[in-house]
Amino acid sequence: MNSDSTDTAELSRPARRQAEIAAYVVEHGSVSANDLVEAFGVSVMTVHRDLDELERQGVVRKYRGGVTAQPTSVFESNVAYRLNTAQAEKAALARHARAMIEPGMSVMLDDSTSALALVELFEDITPLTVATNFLPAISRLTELRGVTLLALGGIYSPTHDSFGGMPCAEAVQALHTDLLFCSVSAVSPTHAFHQEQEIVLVKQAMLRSARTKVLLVDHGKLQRTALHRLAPLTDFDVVVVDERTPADLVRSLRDNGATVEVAHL
Amino acid sequence: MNSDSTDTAELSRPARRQAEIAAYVVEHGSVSANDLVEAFGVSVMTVHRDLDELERQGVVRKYRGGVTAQPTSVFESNVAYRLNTAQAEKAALARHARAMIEPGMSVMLDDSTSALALVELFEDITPLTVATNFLPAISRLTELRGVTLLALGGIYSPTHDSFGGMPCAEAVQALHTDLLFCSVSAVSPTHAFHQEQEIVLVKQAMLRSARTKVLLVDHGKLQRTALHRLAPLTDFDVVVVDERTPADLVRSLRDNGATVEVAHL
DNA sequence: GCTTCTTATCGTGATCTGATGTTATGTTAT
DNA sequence: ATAACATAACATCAGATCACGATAAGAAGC
Repeated sequence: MNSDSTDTAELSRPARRQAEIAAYVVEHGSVSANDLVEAFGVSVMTVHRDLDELERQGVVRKYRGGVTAQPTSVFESNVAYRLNTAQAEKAALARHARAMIEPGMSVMLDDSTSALALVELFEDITPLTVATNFLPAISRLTELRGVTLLALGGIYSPTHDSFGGMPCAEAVQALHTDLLFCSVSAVSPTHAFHQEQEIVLVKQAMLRSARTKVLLVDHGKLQRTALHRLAPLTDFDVVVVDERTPADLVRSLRDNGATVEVAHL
Repeated sequence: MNSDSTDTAELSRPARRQAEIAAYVVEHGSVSANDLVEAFGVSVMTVHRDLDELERQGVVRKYRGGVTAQPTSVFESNVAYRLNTAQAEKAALARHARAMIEPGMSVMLDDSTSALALVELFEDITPLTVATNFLPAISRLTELRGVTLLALGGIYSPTHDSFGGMPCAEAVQALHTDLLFCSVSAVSPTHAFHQEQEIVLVKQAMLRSARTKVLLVDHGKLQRTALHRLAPLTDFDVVVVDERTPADLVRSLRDNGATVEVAHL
């Protein structure tokens, strides 16, 4: 019996611990290596290795004697953190999304963990053309026969494990796909939001380069906002939410004109 | 003591066997699964798995009862095959190339195994900006701190394990790097050649997008030609050959105006 | 210079994945 | 229909890698 309540599964032990350390650092603002040794019961060496990795991802900054947290936006867009969150919901969203895809279509995916869940379902919808800037998705897709993979290049971001920046936006612009599945970090009743300017740029380009646009939203994202407004929800042809979304929130989205579908676990 | 004469090392067992099977098929034109079972002493299942993989890479075509070879050009550009070839030479070329790189530079790499060897030497030339369309190189570079990775996207080719096509050429066009390291499949005294149109396109774009162009050539490539002419050797600022290149060939290259440097094992 | 913190290197144990065969279940030809 | 072939679905084994800590060597600050 695994008694974990919400998250922590699926991730390797060190990755999980790193995510926890990251949370700890974000909460405390600034801590020493020894604090972490005590808090997590591992050796100094291991703490340092974890911190190195987190620094590589841009989540913390090291200095002699400890580390400080970077802006929480970075923490929240951290891949490891996101992979930890709402997996069941994402799987449900992916299953729902899968039904929209017909063999022969071209599909664009953004660098979201929801999109990654979707990739696992592609094996038997072939042939399929898939464009994405998300490295884990790319790696996985290279192994699938029947899938034409179009990698969207750009500047690599260790935080997101994806490619972005202007080169990526340009690559997106040169395409046009039948479908787009994407996700964001926050959704108000009227708009989709994201913390990072750079990411917003790419996602907006994607919105311009697809015929049917689908937004995948697990209920944790709702009623939050983030710095940058990405697009009104009415720009999406469909907004898919998971079953655990409160009914009044779904109502509220619909009242504002969005086409909402509920994915069942 | 490893008594292998020329190749077969560095590759995982199945990958090596697959390369050997590919060679066997190319030689015989068309063979049955059972033939291969006897020839290689593995089970039918394993043979089929190998053949599936080779088919995915485009090297053979399966039909009920056996497989046929695809054009040898595909075989020759197969990644596994190339990885099998002239490793020591490539390492030497890479070491020589490394000396041309200064911290802070931007470097472009094509999808060649020589370039891959070079990546391994990047760790301590940081900071560095590296652009490449070769997936193994990309994967490796994501792990390096101090390296800004610019992935060149495009259509994935299982045969080369890289991205290509027009999207890739466009991505290349939008850049300009200090250095370019690339390789080709054949080099005459005056020109560089490659079998595949698509690859040629990308490589030519790369040539236009770099200030200093370096061609890495192991001696196996010399005095061969391939279908498509890529560029005159004089387009390269430097042509690096390995130590085992016959002196008269080096002479011949120089007589034709190329700047040749010899990399020492 | 001394202390404290950090990194490098190596050994080891645990864990994972990969590779393979076997058996069983399709599929396709004749 | 039945034989030959192909695939799917486990089970197993080996090898490799990973994670981690201990120790030692190396910076950075006081």
